[in-house]
Amino acid sequence: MRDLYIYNSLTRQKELFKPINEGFVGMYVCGPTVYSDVHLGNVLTFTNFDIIYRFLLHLGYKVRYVRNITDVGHLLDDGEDRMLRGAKADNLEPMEVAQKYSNGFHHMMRVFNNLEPSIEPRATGHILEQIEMVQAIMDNGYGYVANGSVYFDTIKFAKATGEYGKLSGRVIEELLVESRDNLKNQDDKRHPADFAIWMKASPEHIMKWNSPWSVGFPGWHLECSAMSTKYLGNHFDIHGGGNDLKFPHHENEIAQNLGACRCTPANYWLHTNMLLLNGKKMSKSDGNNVSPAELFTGDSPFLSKGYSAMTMRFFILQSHYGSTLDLTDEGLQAAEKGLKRLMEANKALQSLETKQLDSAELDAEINGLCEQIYVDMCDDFNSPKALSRLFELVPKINSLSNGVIPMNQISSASLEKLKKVFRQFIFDVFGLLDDENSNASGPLDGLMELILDLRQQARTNKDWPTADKIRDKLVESHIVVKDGKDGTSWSIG
RNA sequence: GGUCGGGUGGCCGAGCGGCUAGGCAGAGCUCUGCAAAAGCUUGUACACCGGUUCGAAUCCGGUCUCGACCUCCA
Repeated sequence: MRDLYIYNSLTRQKELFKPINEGFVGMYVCGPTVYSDVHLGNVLTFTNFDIIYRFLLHLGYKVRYVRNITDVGHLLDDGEDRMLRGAKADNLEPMEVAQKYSNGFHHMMRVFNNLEPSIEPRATGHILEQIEMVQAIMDNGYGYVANGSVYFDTIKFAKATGEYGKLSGRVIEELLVESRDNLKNQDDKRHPADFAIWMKASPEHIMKWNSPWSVGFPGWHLECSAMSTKYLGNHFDIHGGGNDLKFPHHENEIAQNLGACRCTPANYWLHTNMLLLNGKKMSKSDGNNVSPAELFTGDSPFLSKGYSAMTMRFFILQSHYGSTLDLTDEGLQAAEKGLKRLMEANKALQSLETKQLDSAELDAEINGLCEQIYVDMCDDFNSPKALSRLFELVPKINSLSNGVIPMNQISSASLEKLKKVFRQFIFDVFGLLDDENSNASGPLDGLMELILDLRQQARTNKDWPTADKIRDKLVESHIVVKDGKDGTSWSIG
């Protein structure tokens, strides 16, 4: 298998990826909290991990990809559970809220052509495991009970292990200093850096379970520790998530795992960066936001028109997962055209044939670029660079296709390899779909065939006024007519 | 305030010591009844000031500036 290098957030450097078990990868990615519709930021994160997952599969790894669904315990500022807030807003049971938005999330993942994870556990389905983990943390002396809730003793843990803050770069002394001002706001906690691993529920709280400490519910960070351990073991290969989860969520997750079993959960931590809009983080809470629905329809002050999910996916591919991505209308337009160009080139490529059996002039360059695509992807999943290689090949393909370069300048072996690399990277690794194919227009097709046939007759008779009238009227109806070498095609837009 | 990451051509976005990606837009050309579409070719760049080096967008120091996180967020 090829050498794969991954930027590890934990060590802040690129490292050679060495799986714990040869040929196998265990990967855990923090999934969404299903209390409202997914937004494009979520899409960015999960699409980035989808590409990572797909490439690992492509390299030949057997991957167990676990991505959770948070349906309890993720609290708002005022202490209200996100799920309950959602339930009140929609007048639904909490589990109806979870189901509704899980469905929406799954639908959107499919629209963006993200593969399903191997296991998608829910927090509410793993209450027992979470209670057991709280107990293990207590047994190791890193938890304390206060008023029915259980808190993780961050300070004690930090002092005993020296492990707290490594991922996020927090300094424990600063946490201590901070405490003096903030302590009065923290009811039961001994220290503001402590965090709840089990919360006692108030009487009106609906989502609650029995536990040794109280009728309550698990803390938000706990579910990921418990579920990753359950499905991947207490030590696995990759843990991923959005950058904004690095602290406190992932830091606390590590603390919990260490606190429960003295085991660092993952060898490699991957963090995707944020989606920006107007240079600022896209965020539902402050309105700096474009929803997937708005993206598709174009019904947003930030967009001039609608864009397909594949355009967005291509847009995502053009930047590295570790960099912020600034969503702009102009950027999306560029992506839309770029995607089309790539797809057209691939279509042309797949229909090329050559009888050249010996090696030929173009072979070295083409094989070199094909190889580079792998090198780029193995360098911390550098999809923009890999994509650029594909685009470097496009002029060659088009020139072969339209006869500017004769077909005997490429050997059949190289041509087959090129075809395969294009197919595999565009569809299998990058997960792009051809929008054109899914755009079948039903009854319009027959109608357009008739109209274009009439126009062709006029053109054959050199009746330009009639031919142009048809074309102009169609443009008014947002149908563009394109006269090509092999007949006339049309498209909506 | 603390921690971290950025500032690259008109826009987006890679590269991170020499070989100066790529997409879009622009320009030229080809095709075409005209147009559109498509294709081919192609220019402009590394926030600022010092330093290290034979050589820096890339390393070091400083300045300005933007953003993320610091218990709501993917």
